[in-house]
Amino acid sequence: MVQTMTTESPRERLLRTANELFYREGINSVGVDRILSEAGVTRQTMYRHFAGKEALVVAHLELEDRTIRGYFDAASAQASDPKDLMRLIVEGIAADATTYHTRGCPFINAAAEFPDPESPVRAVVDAHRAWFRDTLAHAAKQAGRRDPKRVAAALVLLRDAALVGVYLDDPKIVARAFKDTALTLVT
Amino acid sequence: MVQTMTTESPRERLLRTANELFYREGINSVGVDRILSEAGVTRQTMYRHFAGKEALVVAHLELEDRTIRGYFDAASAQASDPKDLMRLIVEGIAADATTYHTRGCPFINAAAEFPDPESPVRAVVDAHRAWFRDTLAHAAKQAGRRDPKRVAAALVLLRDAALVGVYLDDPKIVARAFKDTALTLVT
DNA sequence: CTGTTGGTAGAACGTTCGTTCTCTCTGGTG
DNA sequence: CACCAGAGAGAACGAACGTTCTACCAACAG
Repeated sequence: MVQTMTTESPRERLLRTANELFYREGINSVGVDRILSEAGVTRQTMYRHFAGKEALVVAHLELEDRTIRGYFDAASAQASDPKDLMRLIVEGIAADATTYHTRGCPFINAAAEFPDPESPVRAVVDAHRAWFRDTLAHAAKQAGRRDPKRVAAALVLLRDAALVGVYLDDPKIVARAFKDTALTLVT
Repeated sequence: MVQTMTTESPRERLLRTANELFYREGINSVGVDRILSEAGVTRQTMYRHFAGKEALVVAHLELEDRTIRGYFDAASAQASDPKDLMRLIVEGIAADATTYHTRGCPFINAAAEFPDPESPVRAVVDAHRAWFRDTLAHAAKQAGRRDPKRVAAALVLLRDAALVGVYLDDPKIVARAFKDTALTLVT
């Protein structure tokens, strides 16, 4: 237990590799063998930690969910007041879309590949989107908006569009259009 | 050649079936056998008309492209003046998103499954989005906007979001948020 | 009448997929 | 020391994938 921080456990390597590959190349396009060889992990190890590929997909989305919630927690801690938080959220989304999530939204992409609404994958997608919407509505209410739900719905709309846009169109133009529209909305 | 209008040719059946299945269930999730059996067409017939599955995917997106362009032509013919056209476009997008394209945008979904930017599939996606952006910019300019490119970029953003939103969130709320935001933008 | 074209029917190809199995080795705990 | 959970190595499974092949049939044009 001394130097466990420097070396990644097989499970961590597996999840991190799956996270990258699923996002960058699409879920159905990436086979289990590919993940295993790139993570340097054997089949047995994977099936010991995850029930199957679908469970790995779910874990990948849950990891994305935790990461994004982390961004929000950081922004909340940094904000000087509720209105400043709204601005930080918009700026944070724009920064995320132009640096990390340049291949669209992992949840939207996953939903495109999993049409069954009852799928466990879709359940994670729904949960994340519900959290995001509620969090935005709460922040908008704190900032004194009389129509927090409307503001939240519009912001969700714009974030979806921004993430898709930086993937398929000119990132600079899209990021600017997003910030313009979103900032006028929240101020 | 007398009653060719009532009966669909095998090629037409094939393309229509592929179009529906690819959109509703995802491209990689739908196998060739599935399309063939549901279209009532044999393998030979398919490979006579299309080089392979990828060519069928391209044809599916080209069909979507033609359909959407048809909507625009119809709106252009119906509009009383350039400003009215802008309004008709927004209404048309909202109507399309809540009736036909309830599983997201076929081009965005396809791009999520084809990560290679050099893929023929991505070429069709890019071409469609370029046409859409240019058409919107032209319409905005006709309507007297001084910043047609900005308006077009924002409208593309909003349409992407609306199509995703009606798939993953409450269609009514999303359609309303879209129309609210888009109409204030174009007027 | 005779090709040729475009369709049906069905077997078969090689590959890849996700999954399961057996065997061995190592590191720590009882 | 004995034990066993966790990980590595690799074979093997059945199913599904996209694709190719052969054989037969109908319609139309020369």
